[in-house]
Amino acid sequence: MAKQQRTAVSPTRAEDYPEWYQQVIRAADLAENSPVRGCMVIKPWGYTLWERMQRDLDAKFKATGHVNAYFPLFIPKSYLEKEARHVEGFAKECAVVTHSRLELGEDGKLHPAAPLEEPLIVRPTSETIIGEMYAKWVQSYRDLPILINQWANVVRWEMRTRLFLRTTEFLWQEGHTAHATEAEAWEETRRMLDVYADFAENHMAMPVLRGEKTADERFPGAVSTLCIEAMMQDRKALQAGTSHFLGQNFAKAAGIQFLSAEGQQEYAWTTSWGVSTRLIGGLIMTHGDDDGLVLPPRLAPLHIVILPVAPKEEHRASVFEACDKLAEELGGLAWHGNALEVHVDKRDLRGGEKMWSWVKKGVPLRVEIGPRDLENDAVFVARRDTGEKQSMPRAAFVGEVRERLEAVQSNLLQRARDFRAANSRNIDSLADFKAWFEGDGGGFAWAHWSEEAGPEAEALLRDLKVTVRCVPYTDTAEPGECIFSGKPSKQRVVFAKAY
RNA sequence: CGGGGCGUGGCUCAGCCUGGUAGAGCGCUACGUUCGGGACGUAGAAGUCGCAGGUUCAAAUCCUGUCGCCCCGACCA
Repeated sequence: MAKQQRTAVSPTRAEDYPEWYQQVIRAADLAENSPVRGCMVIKPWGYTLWERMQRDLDAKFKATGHVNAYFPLFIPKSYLEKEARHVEGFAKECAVVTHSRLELGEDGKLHPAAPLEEPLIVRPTSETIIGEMYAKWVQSYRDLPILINQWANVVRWEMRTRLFLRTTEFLWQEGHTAHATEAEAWEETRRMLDVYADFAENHMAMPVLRGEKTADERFPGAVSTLCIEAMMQDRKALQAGTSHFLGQNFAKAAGIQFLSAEGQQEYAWTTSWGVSTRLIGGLIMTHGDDDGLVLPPRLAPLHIVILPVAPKEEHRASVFEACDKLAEELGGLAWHGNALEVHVDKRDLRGGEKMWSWVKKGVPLRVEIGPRDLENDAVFVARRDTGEKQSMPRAAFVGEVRERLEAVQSNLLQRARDFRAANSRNIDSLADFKAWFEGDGGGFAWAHWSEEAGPEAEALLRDLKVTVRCVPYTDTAEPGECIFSGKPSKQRVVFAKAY
């Protein structure tokens, strides 16, 4: 077949972005839909990616003083009822366990039996049950702070689901902390937002805006929700992580009280923060291209794949040996505190098929070694992010492989930053705002806005499917007037269509 | 929950209008030729046509019911 411009993934991003997204997941073998509606099976390549994320995030949580624990999957219904806004926010999407047994009926089918006295909710999040436990654990200001994280699955019965971005069951971590003072809890809320932003940018190579959610977008029951927002390649925003300042709302609901140094009974101040497998969706849509997944080296399950090229049977032994030797040598190198992950693909497949399978999976560096390379003591190296290929002396490659991975990592971040910059702008009039977002248009619009923008503004935003993504942290805040209502605004907020 | 659509080998689908005993491509298995780039040939395995009723000599096809899934809307990490 003639060499042609053919993409590994079809349709391309430009042709049909949502379909492209699904096809990348399939091509890279990350996950697939399960027999259970809205739930996904995360396949080994996708799960290893999640494990890499867990590894790096967990280290950051530990470094900021947190420890891991585990709380139950089931939450008594009465717990959830204790915080009014929390109930309101989650009630519509809860899976409820009402029975504890199945009995074989005359019809040969199983029927639920033994109804529970109190129904159990499959956790959509764990504030309430963790709060109950904290109430028992805290008596004195000396018991604070409590800084606990848990890695868990949660269930939210969503109406429409998309692999990784929104599934009925998903994996995440949820940090839950309790503090003696408001200031300390606020500090924690901000610290963890920074941890997320650092992870997103430096590990995922996904640039994010840090900011605060408006009242509409706030976590149910929180006083304030901070978030990181990323821009996908279709210019839509993805909320990639949230950190909530819960004030004393949950402490009051659960009765987390302590005796202060001054001898006063006081309610604790709590926070919670989480990121989920949604990050994998963000990763796909930030870096993926028309040939599939593109992985930032710091999170790649494999850094380097080595493909033996043995056109004739008599080459096999020597080529394989050279590949194994290179893999062993590279595997002995450490990068960012972890050994390089290297794999020699000895599968009995045709060269092209084998190569493309790794391209689609997004492995950062591909090395090919054949008889000619052995003669010249050379290796043929290809970069996934740029498609750049070159033959180079083996020793030179080993010597600079880490710099090369670093280059891929920073190129991905820079590319994503440039994309976001090219699709962000200040908007100062309603007409410009409409023009910017109409049809498939959009990106990040930085505009002045007032909390009391009015019903007309709300209607327009609904029509355009645009929301305020966040009130961003910025060092160039300048006051202005709301483009909808003319009311005074302290700073620009970021509008976008969102996932 | 409203409005559309679809259930046929592992996957994507044709066949249905105009009933006559099941097809294609991809994938899979074997052998051969290939192989520094997503190959080709030959042979082969694989489907109670979502499920239940009905009409008929005969149903993937027509009728009724039912279950499930997908897309679009209201809700969301």
